[in-house]
Amino acid sequence: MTRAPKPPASKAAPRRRGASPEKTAATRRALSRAALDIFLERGFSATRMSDVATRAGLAKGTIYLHFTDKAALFEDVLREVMRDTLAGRPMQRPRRDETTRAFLQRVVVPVLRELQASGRFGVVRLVMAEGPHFPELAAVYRRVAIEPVLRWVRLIAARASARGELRSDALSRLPMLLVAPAVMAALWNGLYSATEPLDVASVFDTFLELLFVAPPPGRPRAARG
Amino acid sequence: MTRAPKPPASKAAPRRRGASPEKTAATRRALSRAALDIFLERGFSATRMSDVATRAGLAKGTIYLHFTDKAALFEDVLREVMRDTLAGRPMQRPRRDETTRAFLQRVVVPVLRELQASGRFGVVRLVMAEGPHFPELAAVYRRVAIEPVLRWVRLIAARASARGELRSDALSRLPMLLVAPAVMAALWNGLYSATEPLDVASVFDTFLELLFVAPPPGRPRAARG
Amino acid sequence: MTRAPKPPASKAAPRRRGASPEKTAATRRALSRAALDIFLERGFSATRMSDVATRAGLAKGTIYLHFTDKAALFEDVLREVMRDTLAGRPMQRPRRDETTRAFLQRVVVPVLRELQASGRFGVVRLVMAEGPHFPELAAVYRRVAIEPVLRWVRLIAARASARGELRSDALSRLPMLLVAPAVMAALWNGLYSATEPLDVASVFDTFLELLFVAPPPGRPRAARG
Amino acid sequence: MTRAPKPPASKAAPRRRGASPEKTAATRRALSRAALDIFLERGFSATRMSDVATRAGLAKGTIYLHFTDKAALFEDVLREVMRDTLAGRPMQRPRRDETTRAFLQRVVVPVLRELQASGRFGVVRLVMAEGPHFPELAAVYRRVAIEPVLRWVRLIAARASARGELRSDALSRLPMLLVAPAVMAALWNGLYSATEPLDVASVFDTFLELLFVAPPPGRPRAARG
DNA sequence: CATGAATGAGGGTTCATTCAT
DNA sequence: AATGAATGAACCCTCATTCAT
Repeated sequence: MTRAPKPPASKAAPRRRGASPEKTAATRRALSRAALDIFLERGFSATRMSDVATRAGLAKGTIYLHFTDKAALFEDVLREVMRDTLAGRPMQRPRRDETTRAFLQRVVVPVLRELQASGRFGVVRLVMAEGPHFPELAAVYRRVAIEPVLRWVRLIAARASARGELRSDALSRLPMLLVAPAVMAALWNGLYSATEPLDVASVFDTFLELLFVAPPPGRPRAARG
Repeated sequence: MTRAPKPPASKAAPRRRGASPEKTAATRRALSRAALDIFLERGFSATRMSDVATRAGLAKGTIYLHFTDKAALFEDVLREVMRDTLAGRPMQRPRRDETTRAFLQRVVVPVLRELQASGRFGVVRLVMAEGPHFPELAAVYRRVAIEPVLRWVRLIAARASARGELRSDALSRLPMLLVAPAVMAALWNGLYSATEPLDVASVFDTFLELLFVAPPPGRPRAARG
Repeated sequence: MTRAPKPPASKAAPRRRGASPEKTAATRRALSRAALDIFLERGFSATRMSDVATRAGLAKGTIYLHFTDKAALFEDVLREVMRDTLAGRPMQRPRRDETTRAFLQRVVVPVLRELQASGRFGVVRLVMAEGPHFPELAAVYRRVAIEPVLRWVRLIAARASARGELRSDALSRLPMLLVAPAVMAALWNGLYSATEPLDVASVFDTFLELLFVAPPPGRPRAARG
Repeated sequence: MTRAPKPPASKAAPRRRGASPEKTAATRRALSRAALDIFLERGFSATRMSDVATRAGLAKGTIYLHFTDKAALFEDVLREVMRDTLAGRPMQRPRRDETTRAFLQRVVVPVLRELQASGRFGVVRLVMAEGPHFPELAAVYRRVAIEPVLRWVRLIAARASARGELRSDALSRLPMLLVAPAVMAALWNGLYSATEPLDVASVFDTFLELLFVAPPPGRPRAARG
């Protein structure tokens, strides 16, 4: 036994020598951010690893200490951005006295606004564009992003149908119909934001106008007048 | 109609000698078809010029006799497939006694079915995915495919509103709302057709169910006044 | 049918357009030669593809039109040099009245001299050095180069034993013993030719001196009884 | 004997503080062993410094505290393994009454067996393979390993000639002839040990059978009957 | 001394494009 | 027009080496 018995350090951790884990994590995060930006700007294949590194203020080789290859970087980055985007976003329920339309306006519209402001909608485009070449990524996207939303829509749709706010139960059967306008607006912006940007939240709101029956009169809360 | 070979112009005697104009056009068409197939399968950058040539039964160099470079091939091919897809598709109007919903089912559903069966929806995905890198192509797409459709939808929407078939004039203001479900279904199929394909036409039809007010009972026509 | 019926060309071959097969073969040969030289000089991993191309007077990418990758180039080149080295080298038999030692001097020594003069012994070193990383190559080497030689040695050894020219049948059991001195001299030259080159043929000849019993004097054949 | 740590010399107080000289030496030895193993397995350029460190249970950077670079590590390691292999191996002389062949069997065969069992023959292959790129190493090898052996062989050969045990003085002139079969067998095993391993000692022994004349009758010791 | 994250030159390979035939 | 060998810029990835901790 060659190691002299060290007195127990103040911290519980074994106190490794060399760089700290925090620094490592920070580096990874910097790469992740840089990569996301450039992937969003140019797509997968037009993104050069060296540009990612440069934008992160690091050297090319450093990327490979944190991600096995370009595809892994891509998947990792998107997985994480999905997680971050969804994290801490409770799937809220309507209040008892609230119309479903009012509820959606209250809850969904701000989220859409925020997603658009932060550029996060680009992720949708990216997954759409590159998904076919990254089946695992597409599957993850579906599992962590799509399915939860669809489940939630189903609940809301069921309530709306029960309350007579929808004309049919179609939305319960195909919950993605509720999402379609927002998705489409996001994709539109991918192509035409320069000349004719769409406000995703407004598009969604307008869609609600088309969808929902005015609440039946005589109900105390949804009163029109 | 494929591009007619340019007139000889100033160059010395380029006609006569060698292949006939028909053969040239045939070669060009073969390349176009091959290219479209592979672009749809793999996207722009994963498509190799040599594969296009091989699938067309020609040599790599031949492509460059008909298209200046890969980007031009891509744009040309998509421009032509758009034209072909739209060509001879009259923008029909509803019959006087027909509900708008019935009209859309009669006219749009078969088109969607055909587009899906022929794989033409892939073009939508392709434009979505590569459009940002090909602004001209995106512009062409908008001009030849999107805008005409939106204009048409606006007309139909106006009629439907006037007939009280829609609850709001939202569709007149944002005609893309009508298209959103079909587009979304097409994109969904780009990612998940292997495990859970969607029938685009059905999605559209279901959407109509949600959208349209049943025509006022007991009145033969929808006309209110 | 679009092709006009060509009159049968003078040559039997279909007369492809583009570069001739002879030119292609010549290119391949140039690459092969350049590659062999550099592999011999520096070994496998220190050889850069760009250097091979440059030495052949070609561009880097050209190599990949003829060989799938660096390992394939290596194996291909060595396979071919083996074939060329062995091609048209008849496995001769001793004349009836010739001592085995005289036979070997007559037949083997010139071959060794030629192999040394042409630098072909480098191949032995190369196979020795890189063989462990190229099992297939090692196997080919054994099959095309080693085994035939050993079979031949066995024949010669049997004759020599029968004639009483060898003191034992050891050489029949381990024919590689006859080859060992030449191989060793070749390898020596790989390391020390600069300061103390060995003449492979002389080493072999000296070895024969040690090995062979002088034929019994006065007897025309070696047969003792 | 590993290299003793250099005396502090001019640098400021490098001793005291941190590990003891013994520990340093132990670290160096661990690296040396790990490096030898991997160099033998994969050759010089396929050996990664990180693998050496890992196998030694140390970090990559640590290697550079003990060896200036990869080439130095390689040379150092081989120099030491040569020294260790040869250390304490007395160059024995035959007993007065012993035939040279018997002597060689008694003395050399066990050494060969041991070298083979320990895998030390790999060093021969390694020097053969990489020697051309490491001239100094090749020179060291020649000085510490080859020349002493050759000098010793010369002595033995002279005695054998004098005693009439050899047919010629060829072995005195080219002492490497005695070593050739063993070397060749070792190299053979580098390529074909998986499918047809050779027992180096047996090959050597068989070679002796071919080489040595039965001692002339009438001599007291080597007597046959 | 030891660590391991960071560096960045280097090299293998791909593939759009050219051009002699 | 058609061919396909040749080109060479581009780019991903490796790994010996450095250095702050």
